[in-house]
Formats: sequence, C-alpha cells, structure tokens
Amino acid sequence: MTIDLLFVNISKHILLTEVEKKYFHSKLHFRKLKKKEVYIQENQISGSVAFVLSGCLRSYTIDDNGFEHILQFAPPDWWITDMFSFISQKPGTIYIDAIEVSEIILLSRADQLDIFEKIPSFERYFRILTENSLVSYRKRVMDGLSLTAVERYHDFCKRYPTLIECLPQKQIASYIGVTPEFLSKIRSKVKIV
Amino acid sequence: MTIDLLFVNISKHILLTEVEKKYFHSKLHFRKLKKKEVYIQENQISGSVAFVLSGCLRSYTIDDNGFEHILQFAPPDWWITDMFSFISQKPGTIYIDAIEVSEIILLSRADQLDIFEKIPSFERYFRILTENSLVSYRKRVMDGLSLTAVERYHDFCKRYPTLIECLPQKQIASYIGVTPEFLSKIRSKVKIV
DNA sequence: TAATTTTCTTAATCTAGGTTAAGTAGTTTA
DNA sequence: TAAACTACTTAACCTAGATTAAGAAAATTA
Repeated sequence: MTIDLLFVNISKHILLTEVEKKYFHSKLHFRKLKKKEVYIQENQISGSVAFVLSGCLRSYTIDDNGFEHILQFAPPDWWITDMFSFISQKPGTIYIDAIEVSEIILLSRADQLDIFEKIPSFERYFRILTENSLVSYRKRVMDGLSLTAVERYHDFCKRYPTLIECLPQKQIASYIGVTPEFLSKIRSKVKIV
Repeated sequence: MTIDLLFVNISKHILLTEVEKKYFHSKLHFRKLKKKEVYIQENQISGSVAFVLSGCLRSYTIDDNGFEHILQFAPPDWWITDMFSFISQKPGTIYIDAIEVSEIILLSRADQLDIFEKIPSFERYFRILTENSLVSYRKRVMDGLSLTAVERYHDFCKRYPTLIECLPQKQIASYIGVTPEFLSKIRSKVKIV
C-alpha cells in the first residue's frame, strides 16, 4: 500500500494545492510494525498520530487485574493514537500495538500544530475526523448503557464485517466488554436457534 | 448570567478581533428553558448547538423498554447538542432537556459553517472542544469496560462534585449505568463501612 | 515434524447488579 | 392545604454474565 491511501482520504474532506501536499508530505514518517510490535505504551507521551496503510492496529488498556480492554481497532484508512496524551502531551493510559504486520504513517503533534498554522484547511480535516470519532465513541457509550452483550455482538458483526473475519474472537469479546467464554456461549447459541 | 461567559470561554482557546467578536455575536440566539422543557427530541434534526449560560441541561436516549440513559450533563460554561445529528444534519437519536430553569445561547450549523469560512480560528476553537469531548467519551467507554458500578459512582463524585449536589440521584444512576435501587444500595453501604 | 503456545469450547458454579414490590419522604400542582 | 406526583429506601428474589477449570483445536516456533 502506498501513501496515496492517505491523500485520497484527505481529499474526501478538504482540497489541497500541490505545494500544500508537498509540505504536508515532508512532515510524515513511515514505519513498519511486526505482529504484536508496540507503537505506544502506557505512561508514554504519544508524540504522534498514526495513519494505517496496511495491516491492523488496536488500542487498549490493562486494568488493575491485568485484563485488557480494547478501545479501538484501526484497519487501513484509519487514524489511531492515544488522543488524551496526543493533545495534552502528558503521559498516556493506553497501549497501541499491531495485530498483524502493518505499515503506518506518523505525524507528530508538533508538526500537526505547525501544519494547522500554515495550512488552515488541515484544521478542518482533523476537526471533521474528531467529530466523527466523537460520534462513534458516543454510540459506544450508549450501547454499553442500553444493549445486552448479545445485541452488542450482533451490532459489531453488522458494523465491522471485515474485522470479524480477521480478528481473534477474544479481541472482539474484549471490545464489546464480555469474557471470551461468554462470547463463545453467545455464538454457540446463535448457531442452534 | 450574560453572554460574557461564552466569550471568556472562547478566549481561553483563541484570540478574536473586535470585528470578529461582533460578527460571531450577530449569529447567536438567546433562549430560556423552563424546567423539563425539551430543547432537542429524537428523530429531529439538531439545527443548533447550545452553550449553557445558567441552569443545567442533559442529553439522553430512551431505549426499547422505555428506560432513559443519560449521555451528558451540561452545567453552565458547557456546549451541548446531538453531535451526530448536528454534523450530519440527519434525524437524531437523543433527547436534550433542561433539568432546571436554564438560559442557553444557540448557534446553528449553517452559521457555524459560515463562521468557519469567515473566521478560521473558530475552526480551531471547535476542533479543540471536540478533541476534549472525544477524550471524555473515551474515558467513559473505558470506565464502562473496566470499572465496577461502585468505582464508577466514586469517580463521578470526584469528577463532578457540584453536580452531585444538585442532581436527583436517579439521574446519576442513569449516567453511570445502574438502576436507582442499586445506587441507593451502594450509597447505604458506603455510609456504614 | 514435534513441541509449545495461543485460541476456542463446554460446563459447573458464583456474583454483581437487575427486578419487583411496598413503604416513606419530599415536591408540585390544584 | 390536600391531592398527586416524583424521588428515595429496603428487602426478597432473579438473571446476565463472570469465574474456574479442563480439554480440543489451531497457530507458532524450534
């Protein structure tokens, strides 16, 4: 996958001149991650936000009992970072690693802020991304408050059919907020009925 | 309360000229809400976002069983709307009403977009608000996945000490995702131990 | 290929939190 | 002020989902 994926994504929201594209491009860094390789760790300051070109990343916390809770999956064409740490430049609370071999493009917070100054339409681009992301977290909060585990699982299957294919089941369980054992039970019941 | 509250809030994030302030001001609308008066309803398109000058609003959904689930409280100095509907201009899924007599300032989506064109620093202002809001929804998702009801209640008390004072207990229960009966149980246990 | 690790399944048992119900206290409204 | 809601409490009972444990299947690694 090439960096074109990112420029196509951007062009859905804002228009850039060739000069602006080049300037933005000059601030980007490319990185490959092996399977399970960590991109961001707890207590670390997230210096950058990552755009996924290929593979898949995930963000998660580890609670006091050592259990992982998955916040987000980032397949190609998605941005991911520890937003709290990225915007505050304080030590973060989440881990981000690669579920499979992945290629990502990095933009540092300093460079992002610099770009906001030089190319104001980027402020719009990230404002729109943040709005959309806000809405999807909001939905997640509502679903947690009002749906059962079975309903959350079906909703996940409907919304992310491609992720269902490639993710280990225990990670889906962690995302929807149940134990792997219970998800297994849910799935076996569905088959019979 | 006067509209100054809003301009002080804005000045924490961006600098405006007098002309810009006046232009922005000219797009705002003032509204008073009685206790329980509805500002936005399900299936309605949220034409505007509201800044609270006095009183307190809340946003919530009503699920298939008729239960309310509170998404957000908006005391003075906060913005509130159905973000999904506001950005997409499609029919929304939530209700927003006044918990007590309230004064709010409204900005329509059309005017907001117009202001983004004319005064790009407003794009920054709302980008920053959206980033912060995203982080707090993200925390809410994490808390829902990793904390017990007791922990979520204590966290709420710590984070929103002023809201604890003025909100009916059943609304706090609805926000943290438990029944009023169970919250009552939690509170009585805390007293004894 | 075998050995090891990780994932998934099944089943018994347990518990956090829900449900139902009934009583009390506080607040609106007539 | 009384009547009618609405909010809060308590307690018995119930259930969705967790925990524990053990085996089977799949994927890594040597």
